[in-house]
Amino acid sequence: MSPRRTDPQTRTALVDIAAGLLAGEGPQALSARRVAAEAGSSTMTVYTNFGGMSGLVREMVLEGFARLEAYFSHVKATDDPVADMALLGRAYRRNAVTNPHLYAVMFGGARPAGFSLTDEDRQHGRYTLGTVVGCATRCIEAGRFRAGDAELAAHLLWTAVHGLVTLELGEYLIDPCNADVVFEAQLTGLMVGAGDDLAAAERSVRASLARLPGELGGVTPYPAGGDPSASGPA
Amino acid sequence: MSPRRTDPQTRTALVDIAAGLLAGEGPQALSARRVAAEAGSSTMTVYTNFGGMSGLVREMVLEGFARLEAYFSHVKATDDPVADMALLGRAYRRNAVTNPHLYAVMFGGARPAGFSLTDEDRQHGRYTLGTVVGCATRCIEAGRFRAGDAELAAHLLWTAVHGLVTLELGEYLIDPCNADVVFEAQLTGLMVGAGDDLAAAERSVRASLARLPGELGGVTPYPAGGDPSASGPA
DNA sequence: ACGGCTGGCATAACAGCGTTATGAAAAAAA
DNA sequence: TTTTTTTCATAACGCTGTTATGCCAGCCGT
Repeated sequence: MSPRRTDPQTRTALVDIAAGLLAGEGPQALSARRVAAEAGSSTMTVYTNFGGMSGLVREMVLEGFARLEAYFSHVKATDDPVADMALLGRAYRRNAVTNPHLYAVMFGGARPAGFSLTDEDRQHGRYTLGTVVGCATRCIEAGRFRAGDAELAAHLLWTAVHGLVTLELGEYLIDPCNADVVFEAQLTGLMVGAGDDLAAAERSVRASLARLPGELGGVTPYPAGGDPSASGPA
Repeated sequence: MSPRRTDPQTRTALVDIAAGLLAGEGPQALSARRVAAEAGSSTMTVYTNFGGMSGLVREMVLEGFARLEAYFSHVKATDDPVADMALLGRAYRRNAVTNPHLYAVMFGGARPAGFSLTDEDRQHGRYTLGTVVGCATRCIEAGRFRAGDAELAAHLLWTAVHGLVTLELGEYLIDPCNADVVFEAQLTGLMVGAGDDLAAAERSVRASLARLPGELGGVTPYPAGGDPSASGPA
């Protein structure tokens, strides 16, 4: 007995509208009333489809992880796994800088009051980290990283790059130690800390910089949903 | 011509109440109405004293930096500057874990809508970083860190530890790579990345762990401002 | 083909938020 | 004492998330 099915387009349309609002006007524009008005419906649609604003935000967090995964998938595995790793770091940073508000929702405290991620949500973050773990394994197998726990090595890289990106978005990194300077040095330092030679690490980090426009240049800025009338951020 | 001076105790009392609310009931309890009710006055006091909620939050950010500085000041300078540096990292983490909500206001996005730090606010963060820069200088002079920019080295340590703490507070670091495991490995890795020998770094990081209860055990949990509970003469 | 159930959604309300205009009271200066 | 100036209480405005109510569209069994 299923009397009236919800329009499957409604969910994705609402998420798209919310994402556009977040990207275009910032977190304060993310209100149930605003999203509903933009969709031409009432606030109840948010509750029937997502159970409230928290549910909508949660959906956007998953979208954010999907986007990060998309960036990671564009990094090719070469015979220089350390350069691959550095490029993963660049992908992580680029994703965050390209979608700062989404990133803030994912990891920052920019969440509605009373909203907290479930363990299942966090599992998406850990799944995404799997790519980094795989790359760390190749670094160890190639003799570039010290033998040991690849998962731990991935966590070291993740936490460090995450911290840099967070402070960059908070505008804490200013000249002369701006985000670019610190990021390049951090990439090299992390590789050395993981066991690589200083000279080899510097070479690989430089190589990853050269690969950046080629492998990460064509990642879709934002996935076009289904609603054409929704005026997105050009 | 100064007709009616504001009670100098009012400001600190409001900040204390707000800090208590933040620590006790979380960010959503931080409202002008709630703070005013707790203080037994109206919401206007918040506006005459701080110009709005943003001003009150800003005051708490400065308080947070002062607390971090207090932690740093308890770290003694020894003849093992790398151990000192590791202990500074532990102090940073302890401060954040002890006051998670305050830390979220300082660096996270858990700020009221439309609130942004001024350059002057950020200057406090950079001043606090001066302690780390000084320690990095000593590490370089001792031949433990590679010769180079001490400020850059301090930034590498700061961003990495900050990222770890952020993810720890977001509960992203779970077994087997829990926050403790990642933190210890990260400290060692950062020292190695900065130029230290692996064995020496491991020794210094271990030494800093032993110094932790002695030098950081007695930091005041929360600074008693003016009058915590009204009319409590005990 | 037709009634009945079921659930999406619009309406309107409730409680809370930050903020502000207004006016009264209070303290310092003259 | 009078004047001046600032603090603060009151009440309101517009906003927020959330929810009780009820209409109405669609699917199911007949």
